[in-house]
Amino acid sequence: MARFCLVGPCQSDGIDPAETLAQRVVRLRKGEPLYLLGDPVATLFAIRVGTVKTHVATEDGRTQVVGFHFPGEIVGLDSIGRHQYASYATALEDTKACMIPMDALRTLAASTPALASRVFLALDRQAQRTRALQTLLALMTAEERLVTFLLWISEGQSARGFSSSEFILRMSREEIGSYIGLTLETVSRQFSRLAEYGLIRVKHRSVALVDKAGLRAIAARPAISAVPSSTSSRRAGVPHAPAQGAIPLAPEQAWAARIPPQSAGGARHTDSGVKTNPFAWETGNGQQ
Amino acid sequence: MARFCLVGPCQSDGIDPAETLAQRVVRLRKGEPLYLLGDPVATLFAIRVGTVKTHVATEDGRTQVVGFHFPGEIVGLDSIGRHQYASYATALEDTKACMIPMDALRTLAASTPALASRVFLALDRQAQRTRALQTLLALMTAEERLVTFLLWISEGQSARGFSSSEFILRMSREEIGSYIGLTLETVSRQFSRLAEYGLIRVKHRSVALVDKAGLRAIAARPAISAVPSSTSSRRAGVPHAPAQGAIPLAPEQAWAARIPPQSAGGARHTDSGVKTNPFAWETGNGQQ
DNA sequence: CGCCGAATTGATCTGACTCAAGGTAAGTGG
DNA sequence: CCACTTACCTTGAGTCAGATCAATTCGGCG
Repeated sequence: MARFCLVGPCQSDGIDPAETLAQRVVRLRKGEPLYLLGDPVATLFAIRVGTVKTHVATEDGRTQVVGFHFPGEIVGLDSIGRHQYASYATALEDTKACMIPMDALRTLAASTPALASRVFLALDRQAQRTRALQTLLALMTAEERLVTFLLWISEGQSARGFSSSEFILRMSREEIGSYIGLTLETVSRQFSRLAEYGLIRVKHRSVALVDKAGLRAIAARPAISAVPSSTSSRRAGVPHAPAQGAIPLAPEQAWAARIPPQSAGGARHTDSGVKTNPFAWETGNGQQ
Repeated sequence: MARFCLVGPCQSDGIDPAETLAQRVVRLRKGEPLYLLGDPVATLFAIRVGTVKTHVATEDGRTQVVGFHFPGEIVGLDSIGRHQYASYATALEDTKACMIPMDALRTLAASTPALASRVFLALDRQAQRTRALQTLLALMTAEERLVTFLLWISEGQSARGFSSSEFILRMSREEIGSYIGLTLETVSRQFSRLAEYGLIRVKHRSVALVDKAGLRAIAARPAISAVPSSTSSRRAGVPHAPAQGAIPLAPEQAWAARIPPQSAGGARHTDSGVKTNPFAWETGNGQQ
């Protein structure tokens, strides 16, 4: 029933890349690598069953998880346009994935704009997620990070047609911690704390989101929003009370009420007609 | 003399998109927006003079800098393939930028593979930087973050043909802090500390990197590397001694000596010939 | 010259890391 | 089928890097 293309639901736009693209299927058992950092990039992988993490290694032997990938998602996108994979991809459980030969994809994409735009969409999604992670890492507390992470998983689950409020984590505490910039102990403690507050139920890797509104209230606090706020207060004010009941989300005031800073772009005076090379810059004034 | 294309130096591949692409030039004064989050995406911007920051706003009124952009770089790439800009772009100083109409670019790129691949390259660079930032935020200390940041600036400077060891920062301590996940006070203190150790000289926004090798030794500690290390020690061991003298970099042992984990991909058994839709996933086993 | 935003520096506090000690679940071999 | 191993998770106690609060000081600019 549920069939998805690349990352989003399959709009029946008549494309069935299966015939040309799905040359092979890889089966991996837990812990086996899909590819290694530095391997020549030959294919993308579309996960059919299982879960995969992408990760990098640091000089001092630690490992940094840079992404988790679920069925229906494409692994290897971060290496598109390079010759060698920029990360490791490892199965977190028994996994089955389709290989999508890069050259074939490229060829087909060139002649099939719809496919090309799908790839673009997938890339954009990935970039979005990374950006979100950036702000998560830059300004969220441990509690906020874990809650945000759980909500991401939850979203993914429901996008895939599974329960968004009950699921089994496929990754260890350490891997979660690595992804969201915490130690495994802190992750574990936050799990316990959230359970204590009655926001979730946890038993090892199985998690139930009990009070999703309450969770969202926690995660939304430092989340990015569409509308700029003039109060340039810094990390101030946020009371550390653990958001007991379901504090309702600020309504998605997204676009309607945009307060343009700086007199609404009036400052943007544009000289038209000028023809200069946009790929060069002024060379003048030597130092600096 | 120095002419750069997109982000990299201009290999004379005969492409001069100037004629078709550089329709307009925008001039901004310090603090003026290039575009706002949510503005309809119509153009990319190629910076000719000046510096631009891209940033987002959080629910609680804080601001998070997601990127700094210098002459020769393209701003707006993170919004390619969307209809509305995903961030704000604001001039940090008086700035001149060329507008590159998206539709024209798309058209031209379709017929000029070399241009298309340049755009891809630029996208990849941006993604790389974001990934690096991700690990910076996830596992570096304040000192390591600031040093890494300074080295990034330094690299950029030399890529643009300027001194890599002396430059003027175009952004405030607060903006630096926002970018690398620290408060302005911590940034300021780290500046002072590095100066104290004789690694840099600082006077407000002008910085001189005195001992670049020493700085690299600090930054490289938790930096990602190509070769995986089996010691899965956690955040341990790193003595907090502030890397006094120029501890030499571990030689770029990049590719030569790769130690393949898991018996070098031998685990990857592949069924060929199978033709399944790579864009779908198995639906079976209902729950989970 | 005087104002104001930016930077520095100090004092204090605390959230998350570190070190350490069990507890639990699943897998393995006899 | 059960002891034994192993990997993972939880919880506690102590510490510290960086945040927070709070003055000054510095510089650019009108």
